Amino acid sequence: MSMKSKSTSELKASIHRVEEICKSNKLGLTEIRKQVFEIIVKNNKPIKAYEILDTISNINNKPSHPPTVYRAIDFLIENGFVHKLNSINSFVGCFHPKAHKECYFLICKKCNIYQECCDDSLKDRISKTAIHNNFVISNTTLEIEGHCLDCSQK
Amino acid sequence: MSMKSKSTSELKASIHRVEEICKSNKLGLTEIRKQVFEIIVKNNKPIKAYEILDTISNINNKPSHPPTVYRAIDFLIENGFVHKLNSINSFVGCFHPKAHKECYFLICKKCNIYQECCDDSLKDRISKTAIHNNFVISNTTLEIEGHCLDCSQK
DNA sequence: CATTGCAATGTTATAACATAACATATATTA
DNA sequence: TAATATATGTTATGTTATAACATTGCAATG
Repeated sequence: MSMKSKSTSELKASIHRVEEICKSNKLGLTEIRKQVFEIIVKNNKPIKAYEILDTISNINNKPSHPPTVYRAIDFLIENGFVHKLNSINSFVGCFHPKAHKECYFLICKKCNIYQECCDDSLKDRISKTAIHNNFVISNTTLEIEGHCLDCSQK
Repeated sequence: MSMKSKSTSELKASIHRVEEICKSNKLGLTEIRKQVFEIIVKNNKPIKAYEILDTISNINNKPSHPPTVYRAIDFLIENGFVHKLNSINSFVGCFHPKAHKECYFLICKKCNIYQECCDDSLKDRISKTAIHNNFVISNTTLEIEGHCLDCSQK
C-alpha cells in the first residue's frame, strides 16, 4: 500500500458520499460544513484548524473566526467524516465514513502524507486488550509516526 | 487488572529507578527535572503542564515559567521516564522506563486514572501493520479512552 | 588557575490551539 | 405566525507550547 495522494475521482466520491449520508440521515450539511470538509479532504495531508480558517476566509473573501471552523470540525468528527490526529493537532478526511468511528493512522513525518490503516486484526487486538483489562472503550487514538516507503528510500 | 492508584512503595521504587538509570547513563537528573518527575508520578492521574508549573512554583515558593517545565518534561520523555497523552494534553509517569519507548494506555474518562498496557501481542500487531504498509515507525501513540471497571459499575 | 565551552536554567514575549458567552439569523413545525 | 430549535457571527479570552536571548554553573583543556 503506497501513501500517494488521492485522485480527483476519489475526492469527488468522498464528497458525494458525505452528501448522501447527510441527506439520508437528515444531518444539516450546511455551506460552511461542506466547505470545511472539502478543504480538509482536498488537502491530502493533515491540515491545521487555522490553515482551514485562512483558506475559508480567502474563499469567501471575508474573515472567518475560529469558532466557525471548530464548530464545523466538531460536526464532521461527530459524524465520522473527519478524524483528528492528536499527536500533530491536525485534521484529516475519512475515506470510510460510517464504516467505523475508530480509525488508525500511519503518518509520514517527512512528506506528511498519511494513510488510514483500518486493519481488523489490529482492531481485534485492541478490543481484546480492553476486555482483558475490564475496560469499556469509547474512543481510540492510534497514530503511528515514522517514514513511508518513498521517504525512507530517499 | 485494576486501575487503582500506585502505592507509596511503588512511587519510591519508580523514583529510585529513574535515579539509577540516570546515574548509570550519565544523564543529568537535575533538581528541577527530579521535581517535575516526582510531581508527575505522585499525581497518579495524568497531569497538565500548567498544573506542574503551579505545583513547582508552590514548592519552591517562587514563580516558575513554562519553558522550565516544558524543558524538564522534554528531558523526561526523551529518556522514557514520562509519556505524553496527546488526546488530553497531559503527562504521566512511566513505570517501565527503558523497557520500552512506546507505551499504550487505557484512560478512564470518569475517574481519570490511567493504566499502562504494554501488551506484546498488541505491539506485534502494530509492527506488523507498519511492515505491511512498508512503514518505518519512529513513534506510536495509542490511547484508549473509556471507562474502567469501577466506573462502569457505578 | 584562568578561559573556554557547554549544558541547564531564567526571563520576557509571543505563537499556536481552542472555547466561553452572548447576539443574531435561519429553518422547522405547532 | 409565533415558538422553538439549530446554526452562525462576533468579541473576548482561556489554554497549551515555544522562540529568543541572557545568565549561571561547572567541567575540560591549555
